[in-house]
Amino acid sequence: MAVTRRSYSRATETERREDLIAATLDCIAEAGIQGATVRQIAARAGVTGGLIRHYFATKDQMLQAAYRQLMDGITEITKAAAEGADTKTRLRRFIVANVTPPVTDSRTLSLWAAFISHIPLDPAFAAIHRESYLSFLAELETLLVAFFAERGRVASEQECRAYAIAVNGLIDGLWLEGTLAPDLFKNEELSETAIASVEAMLRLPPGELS
Amino acid sequence: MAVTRRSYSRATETERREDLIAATLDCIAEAGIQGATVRQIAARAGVTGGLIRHYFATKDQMLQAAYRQLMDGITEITKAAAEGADTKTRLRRFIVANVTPPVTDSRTLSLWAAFISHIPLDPAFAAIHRESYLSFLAELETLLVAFFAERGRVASEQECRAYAIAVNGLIDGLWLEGTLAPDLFKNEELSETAIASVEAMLRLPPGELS
DNA sequence: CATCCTATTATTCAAGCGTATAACAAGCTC
DNA sequence: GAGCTTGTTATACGCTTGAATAATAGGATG
Repeated sequence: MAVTRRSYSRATETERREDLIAATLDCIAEAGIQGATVRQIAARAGVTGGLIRHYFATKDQMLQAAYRQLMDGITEITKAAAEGADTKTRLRRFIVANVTPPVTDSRTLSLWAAFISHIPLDPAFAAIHRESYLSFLAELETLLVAFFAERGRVASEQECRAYAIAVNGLIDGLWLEGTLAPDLFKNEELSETAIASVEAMLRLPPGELS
Repeated sequence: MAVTRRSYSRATETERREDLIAATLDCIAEAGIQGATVRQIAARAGVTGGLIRHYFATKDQMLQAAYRQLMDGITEITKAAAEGADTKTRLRRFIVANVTPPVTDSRTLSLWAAFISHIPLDPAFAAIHRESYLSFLAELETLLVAFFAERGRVASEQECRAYAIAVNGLIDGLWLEGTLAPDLFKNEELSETAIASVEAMLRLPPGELS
């Protein structure tokens, strides 16, 4: 007897890859890295398990692609927030964007942490981290340099780098705090703390960034 | 024929639990949460798989116990670093301890991140996080209050809390940066950045904490 | 030294894992 | 509209997983 098969429609390579990556992120966010099995991911993407190997040589490669896309998305959001306007506003918006939804989001955190925990175990993940970290740091440093320049404040390259590292640390740390325990912070508390702290770190007079 | 069994020696409940928890942490650190299987953990602890269920009702409960122990260990190290001495020294040592080995350690990071990624998925992990976070924050706030008091500087409770949150964020963020990419930072760079940043955040004159 | 309790081993179970491969059908090409 | 390419389904394989259960032996108790 003729076996009936599921009907399906073909997709372009890019579409399918994006669907699979999105499904991967969904699965990790909902059930952790353990719950992100080939079968679950395929089901979520509306395809059968075998298809995954047609697009990714191995499951690990798909995870890496998902990690890359996650970080690219975050970078894009925060970069977009800092566009246009004067340097002061751009710097402020960049900082605020990093401690405000959708960046402070338990889904994002869960994904981020799942990937971070693989960094010490797998050089491929370490490379992705490094790239996105350096890109983030460079963006921040550019903002700081422009800000100082506009004010006519002299700051050596080392100073700017040190500031960027410190401010980046603060942003990451507050992002963590706010995302892990959102109920502990009032509405604007995290943003205000972030702005006030950066003002102080840069030795600016209070209120200079608002 | 008589089946020969492996010889073994009984251990006290506390010993065995500690061994199992230590083995759990080892496995997670070396192979990720995915590699921390009941069998691997048992092998690492030198027992057979079945024994785990004698001490922990479920694998998840063992993971939670391991998470608790990890955080307790970190808290203990940083608290110990801040003992004795005057308030300024204690504050400085506390900060430095958090961005210096053994706290900045890829093993610790891998473990921490693996557990963090479970927080949004499992309330039990969220509770453990909350407890250790609040304990850390309280310790830091105590140090700050004592420091301000000694200087005769007035600071409201809200101010102190805000400072503690910000400084905690900075510490966590720098810890992350330094641990994820240790090769990017010179020997004392992270400690110095941390101290200088906290000085600035608290609006102290440069060098006040060194 | 016999007894008893229980920590520990050994074995089994059903389920799920990542991967490999063969059969099928969608939809472009000519 | 016939033919061909290949994206997709379907199925199978060997292995591992967390958990449950039964059998054994360590070692304290009397």
